[in-house]
Amino acid sequence: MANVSKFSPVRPMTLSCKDCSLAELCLPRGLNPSEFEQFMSMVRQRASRISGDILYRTGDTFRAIYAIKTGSIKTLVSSSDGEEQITGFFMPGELFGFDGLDYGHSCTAVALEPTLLCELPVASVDELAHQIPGLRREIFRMMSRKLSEKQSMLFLLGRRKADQRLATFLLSLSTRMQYRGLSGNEIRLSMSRHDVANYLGMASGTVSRLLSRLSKEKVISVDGRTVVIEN
Amino acid sequence: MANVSKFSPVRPMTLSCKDCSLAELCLPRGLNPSEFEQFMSMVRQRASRISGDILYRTGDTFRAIYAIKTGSIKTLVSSSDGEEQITGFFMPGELFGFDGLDYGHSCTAVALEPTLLCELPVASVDELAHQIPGLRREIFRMMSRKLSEKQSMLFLLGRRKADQRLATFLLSLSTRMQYRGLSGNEIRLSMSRHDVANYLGMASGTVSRLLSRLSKEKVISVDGRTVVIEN
DNA sequence: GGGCTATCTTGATCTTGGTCAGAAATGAAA
DNA sequence: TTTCATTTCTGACCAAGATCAAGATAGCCC
Repeated sequence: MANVSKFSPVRPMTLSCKDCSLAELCLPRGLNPSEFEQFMSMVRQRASRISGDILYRTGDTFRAIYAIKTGSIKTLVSSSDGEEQITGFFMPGELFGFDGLDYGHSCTAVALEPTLLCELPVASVDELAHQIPGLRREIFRMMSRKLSEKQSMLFLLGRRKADQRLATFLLSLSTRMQYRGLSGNEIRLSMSRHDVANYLGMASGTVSRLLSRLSKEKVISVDGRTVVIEN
Repeated sequence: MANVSKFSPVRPMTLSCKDCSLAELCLPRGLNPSEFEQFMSMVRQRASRISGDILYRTGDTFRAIYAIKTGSIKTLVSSSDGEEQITGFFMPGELFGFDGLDYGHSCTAVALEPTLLCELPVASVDELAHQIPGLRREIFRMMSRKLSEKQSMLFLLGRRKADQRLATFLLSLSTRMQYRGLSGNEIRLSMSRHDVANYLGMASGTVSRLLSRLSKEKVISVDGRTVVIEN
């Protein structure tokens, strides 16, 4: 199975929210300069070396909220009988870990490739939420958005057929790429067909078949893990 | 279709968190007496008259967080093509509405029966979250828990067969009844078979069939909307 | 480059559960 | 009580997609 946390702390020196191209998508957006400074001083970095690294597991105590700088992450919940359900994929500029604030994490976070993360430690979350009203509201908003996203996902799994699920998934990835300034036409999947299928509640064979079909219909073109949206 | 909000404000006089048997499950748990007093002064009540009343709709601006005092509520997301997915059922002592803190509500809340609600208005959420650190943490925890619950639901829809979904659903209702001090063996469903099916991502015929089957197998006994868990 | 492993594709078959329709039961209204 | 409408149950049929297995492909290490 996967490796026990190979994530290693990185010297804070390497970090500056100021220079981060993703800062506008991240928690500190909307803070005034002094608040931004205060926020920045609390953030630390971690890096995974390889794909498969585990950042935290179900049941681990909550240590931090994470933002992805480079790379990508999946989160999954598992049952006692060994079944797993992927509950999210996270790309650069996206935040995760909010499920841990109650009684520890309710899912496991795994790197899909070498990944660089920023983390806001738990003590700072509470302290900054108190000291910086704008940040507190931003955290509330972010958690609220996560809830809304999960609800959309419930809709997708509950009411949509396999082909609609896959199409929605690809469009979602495209939208998220555009959101951080990329074209969104060419998607590099960092996860396996198996992971895509699991996330969408189907079998990996079905994903392959559907990709082939969409490819034949000239809606997309597929080359390995690169998908180009043609239509 | 459903009625435009028939929810009507109720005189604050009728309300006292102090006397509420559900206070220990609710947001103010863990507050000291003066904080509790402050919290209580912010809470208002609303009442629905009949089943089908709409409390808020997708897109409505966020006005409050709600707690159920008596009755029950369902929340649902809908798509442009008219499909609906129920994303939650809420029973007395349970909180909902957290999806609205970002850019308005992302789902619609509908009463399943005449229902009495307590509401914490949006301004108070922000003010109290600032003034009462214990309440701020409780809100964070509550939203985190909601996220975890949605993840469990994704697991259920993505990885489980229809019979396991229904069994899990019934057990969940039972657990939640026990949580507020009831026996949990006899469940009164406040929602239709159609709603149960929709929530669990299946057809209502399947719910009927499965209930009949479980009934034949003496696992449960069913009488209309009353389900008794035998085993 | 060559070999090894993991991932991906595709086909054949089978199962789950959806769809549709009609009957039964329930509950509300007159 | 009678009527009417809604909900629920059940059966027959069918389709989407799971499962299983065999090849094909690609990535990785030496």
